[in-house]
Amino acid sequence: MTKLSDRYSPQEVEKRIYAWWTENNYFSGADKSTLPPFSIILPPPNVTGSLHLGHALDHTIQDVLVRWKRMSGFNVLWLPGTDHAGIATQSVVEKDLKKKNLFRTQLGRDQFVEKVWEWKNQYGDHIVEQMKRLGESCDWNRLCFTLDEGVSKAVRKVFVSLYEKGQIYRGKKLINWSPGLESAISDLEVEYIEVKGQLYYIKYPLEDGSGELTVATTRPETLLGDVAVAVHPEDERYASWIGKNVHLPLTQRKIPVIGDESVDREFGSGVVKITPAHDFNDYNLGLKHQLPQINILNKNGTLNDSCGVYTGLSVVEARKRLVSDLEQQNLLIKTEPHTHQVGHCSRSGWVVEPLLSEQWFVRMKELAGPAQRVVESGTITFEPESWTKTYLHWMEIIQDWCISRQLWWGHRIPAWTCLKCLKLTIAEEDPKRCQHCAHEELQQDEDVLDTWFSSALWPFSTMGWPEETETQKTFYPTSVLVTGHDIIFFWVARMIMMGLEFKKDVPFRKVYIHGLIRDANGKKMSKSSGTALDPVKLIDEVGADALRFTLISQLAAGRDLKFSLPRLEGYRNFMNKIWNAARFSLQALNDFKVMTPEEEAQLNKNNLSTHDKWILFKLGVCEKEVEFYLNQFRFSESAQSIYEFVWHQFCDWYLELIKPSLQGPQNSERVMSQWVLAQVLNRVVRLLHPFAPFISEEIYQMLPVKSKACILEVYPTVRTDRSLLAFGDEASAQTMDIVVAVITAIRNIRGENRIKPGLKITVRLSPSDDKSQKILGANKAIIMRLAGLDHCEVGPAASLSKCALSPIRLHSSAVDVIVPLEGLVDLKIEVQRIHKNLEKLKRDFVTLEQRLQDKSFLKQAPEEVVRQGHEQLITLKSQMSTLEEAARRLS
RNA sequence: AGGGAGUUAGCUCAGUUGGUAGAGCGCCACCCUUACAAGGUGGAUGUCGCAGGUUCGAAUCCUGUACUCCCUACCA
Repeated sequence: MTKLSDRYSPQEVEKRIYAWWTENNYFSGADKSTLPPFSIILPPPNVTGSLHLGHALDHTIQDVLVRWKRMSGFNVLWLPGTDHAGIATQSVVEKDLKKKNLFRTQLGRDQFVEKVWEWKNQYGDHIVEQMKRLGESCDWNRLCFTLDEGVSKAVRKVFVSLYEKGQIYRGKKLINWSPGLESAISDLEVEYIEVKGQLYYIKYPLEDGSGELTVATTRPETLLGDVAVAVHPEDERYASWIGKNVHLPLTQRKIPVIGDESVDREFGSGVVKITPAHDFNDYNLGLKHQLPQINILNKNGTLNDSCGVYTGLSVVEARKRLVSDLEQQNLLIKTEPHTHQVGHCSRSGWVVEPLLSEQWFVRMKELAGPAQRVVESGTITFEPESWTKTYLHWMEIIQDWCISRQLWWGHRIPAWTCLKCLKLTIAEEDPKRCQHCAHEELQQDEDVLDTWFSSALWPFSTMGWPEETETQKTFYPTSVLVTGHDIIFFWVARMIMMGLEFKKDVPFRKVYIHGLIRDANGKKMSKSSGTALDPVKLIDEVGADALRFTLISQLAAGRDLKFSLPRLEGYRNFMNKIWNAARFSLQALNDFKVMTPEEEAQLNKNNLSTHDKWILFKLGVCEKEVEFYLNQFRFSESAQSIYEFVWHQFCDWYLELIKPSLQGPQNSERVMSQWVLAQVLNRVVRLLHPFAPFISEEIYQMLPVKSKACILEVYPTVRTDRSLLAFGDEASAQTMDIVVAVITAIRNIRGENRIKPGLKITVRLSPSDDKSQKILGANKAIIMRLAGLDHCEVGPAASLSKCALSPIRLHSSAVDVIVPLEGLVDLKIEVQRIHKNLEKLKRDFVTLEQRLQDKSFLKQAPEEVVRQGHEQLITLKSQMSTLEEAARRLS
């Protein structure tokens, strides 16, 4: 065997192992299989983006699930893909062109889109490569891209179908407009930011000269689009003016005063100007009162040519000019500081302008109904469950979805206008002639679809829909969707709607929502603030397994998590610990003779040592916990359970316990120890595999007994390991608990009394019953070795003077650990130590005694609790009196 | 404004049917004990945000309250 380094170096291992997995096609899901299916679709990341910690978390969760299910006998498909991310990608390419002083308008649509494809082809593999570094076991042969031919077909089919049903329509409505992108954006893409602004009080003189109304507004520049002034109909101050007209300042227009109950009498002056083309409330009010709509803005956010002298100014400049003009004409009464929420474009950062424009919309109400019901009925469940409420609330208040974007990169809307009859032709295939008049000059709609439109179809469009495919038969609906809570509405809800509409079935049965990653200060990690950690860099430093383990172990159900670098280091250390434990074990198994199944069947439990039976018992406990937690998506707890078992049972105790027999002569004890060690190490790497796939596979490959690959192995459970775990038993576990307690007690006395580790000492163990006597007798050698003793007597205590003492009471055994200190140390320290322990016991004793004297407790509490209390009290009393006695002898 | 979440050891956080408070990191002491100093052994550390209530018993259930955070919808 080659000598293994005492430090685990993940870089080399990960690269080699990953290549080996993919060469052997271990990640591929079978379209036809007798095994039960388990499928996940990967939320497609931005194709030209790079992996951030949020992805790393999201993907690790999925990989844990997928590897676990694959090992548990499922036919697993984890379907990967990337998203064209319309706005984001187009912006990146535009920025790049800008460096060369080029603008997309100069290139024209076709050339620009070609440039974006070039960009995609150049950088599109980047994120996929990064995902591989994390160890993701996606079926890469099925990698999809949202602009692939198949997916695009699905997009068109869905669009046409929804259009024909009247679910998609084109209309002129007020929408959120990003002047930065010069495109419409959906409600969800608007980010409200608190802004300190001004509230301007402006005079609107009455037409008949009988007075004036004072209008309060935060946006004086939209005055040019005012079509009315509204007051509350019951507002005594103004009610009589309803129906009259006012002069719109700085213009020649006269506009009516209307009454509407939505006006808040308390706010500002109680008079509000109505600008239907640039405010959502006013828009609705305008429709209600049948007011005209006056658009005053260009697409780039400047004032349009209806604005006279203000034409061409930006909103901000126009505001300044307008305010100063009002001031000059004595129409500005006052300004007040005013803080309010202003919508910003989440992509470009520009202030969003509500703008009247011709767009495509999806009617959501009808689609939302079924999507609501499948969640209410529990066909789809959220984990954690609390997101159900959020989801349902959103479905209640859902608005029509604006799906057209004035971009070039994306799925172009399959709508053609006939240049002759001006009617629309909507078709899956590019039409040759107008559906209505058969004219051949058609012009395709310039807009593309919102990226989320194609994402909404992802669960079935990636499986070959609209063709009927085996993939869909086997893997749709998918088993679980894993994603962050930030895209429940963008994505999860819309997939549910589309799945129900087009597949007549939910796209997934379970939605696992995890938290978002935050930096050390709890802030959202972002590139701009420089707080973003690059997961690939972390992988370079500590390995993918350590990163995965860190993410998983910090993951609490549905809560955001702060990423902690010290913790990452801790799990790096854990990987190293595993590495070294394996190194040691493999060396010890150097001459291990692999048993035939027949030989294994002959094995007798009686030939196993107590600690062998103990570790197998603990292994069983661990396997049980891991399965229990994984079934409930409690990832951190399953990872912690493995961590605890591997480090604190297997490494700390078991490996120490078996050293003598491993280093001893080749006898039956040694053979048995080797066998148990080989079995346990084998289970350890298999248990670890979903969480730490690389190191587990690497070690697995060196095991004396193995099949092809760890990734293909059976995940250990109490069922699959029934015959192995039958060798463990609880009695041995309890025995070992006592032995461990005795060793710890001696170490404690040594440590507290500063007895040099190298110094071998004598200990007397005084058991109070036959059972304890036997246990101590049988494990004397172990105790001596692990506690550093040169003499150990088991028997009744002779003299307690000048001795340290610790009474152990465990599993109905009682042992007094007595360490003669004569000549070794200052006895005062031991007296202090005993008093410290005594005080703690006394506190516990008093609390417990009080409780047990309480009549209502005795009456009401379950018998079991009362019984345990009494037992505990006796134990405490016995320990206390022993310690008191010891203290008396010492002082 | 409405909804949700959080408040536990110096730090980051566990604690799922209410029964004597846990982990990791950090800290202190001792140790290069031939798997591992990215290690070992031992130790210290908490009126579980505050105030009530239910209960024999509350970190855990209920009510109120303070602070923090998130989401949703608004104020012209």
